[in-house]
Amino acid sequence: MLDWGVDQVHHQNHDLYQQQGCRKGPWTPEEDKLLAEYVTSNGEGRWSSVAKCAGLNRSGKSCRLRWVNYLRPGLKRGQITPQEEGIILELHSLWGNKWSTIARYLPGRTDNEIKNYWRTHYKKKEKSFSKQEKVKRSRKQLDLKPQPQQQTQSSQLVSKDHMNLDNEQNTFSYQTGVFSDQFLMPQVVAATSSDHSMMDERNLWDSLWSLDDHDPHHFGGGSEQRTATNIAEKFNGCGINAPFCGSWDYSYDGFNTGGYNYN
DNA sequence: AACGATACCAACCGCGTGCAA
DNA sequence: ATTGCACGCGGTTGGTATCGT
Repeated sequence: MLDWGVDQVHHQNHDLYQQQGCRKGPWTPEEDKLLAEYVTSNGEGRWSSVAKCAGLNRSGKSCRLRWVNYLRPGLKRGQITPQEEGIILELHSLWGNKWSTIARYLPGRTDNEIKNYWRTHYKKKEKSFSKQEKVKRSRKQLDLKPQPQQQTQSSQLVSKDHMNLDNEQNTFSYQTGVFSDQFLMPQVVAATSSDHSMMDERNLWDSLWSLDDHDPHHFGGGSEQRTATNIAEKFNGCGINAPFCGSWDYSYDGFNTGGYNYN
């Protein structure tokens, strides 16, 4: 049997060892440059040696974090869009604080970013989210010009081409989907971004349901069972497309998160 | 203008897990 | 089977910017 006390002491000492003599605090542009150059040419992984080999007086942890959250190519900067917010809200309602899992559905966003966003905007308001707050934030963040809710051509194509799934082996028949395939199966985005026809739609749903250890047929914790259909319908109802086909659709009409009730 | 409150975000910390030796 | 190590995740902290009075 494991001696947990000893094990924890080991881990703590190891971390202390890793951090001894290492620089902490904000990264300088020079450090960023060193790290980015090294990782770009040598690849990710073996972070402790990355720190050493790149000539950085940082812990491996710190290097990894800096790369993942800031330097990694493809990261989006800037405000969370209403579409992204809708996705965050819905996925958080499903999975709770599984930030890394949620982040997989928001390409270019990091778990840290999503976590910060959630804590800033919703943690305190989980039980009392006022409409006033919504309006205030939406104006501030979006400088909105009211637009009719509509789908872009590309997202309409996604809607039509995907999710007309009538899988007799499963219990749902999905007709109103608005998700792109990448939304449902983020791990294949990179591999298939140029060829959606390669996707096996059944696998998409299988993939969605197999995320972590969530039971697709019983999410528990509430009277409403989460099913593929009602999740999708919620997204559809709030006009959220999952525009993960390489560009975002900014023609969303503001801060509507689908009529969710935060009261 | 000054000051406190709040929002935002980068970074750190502790811990769990996976894997190779 | 055990141990040591590396990595990744979620929680937390602290600095800075912005807002409100």
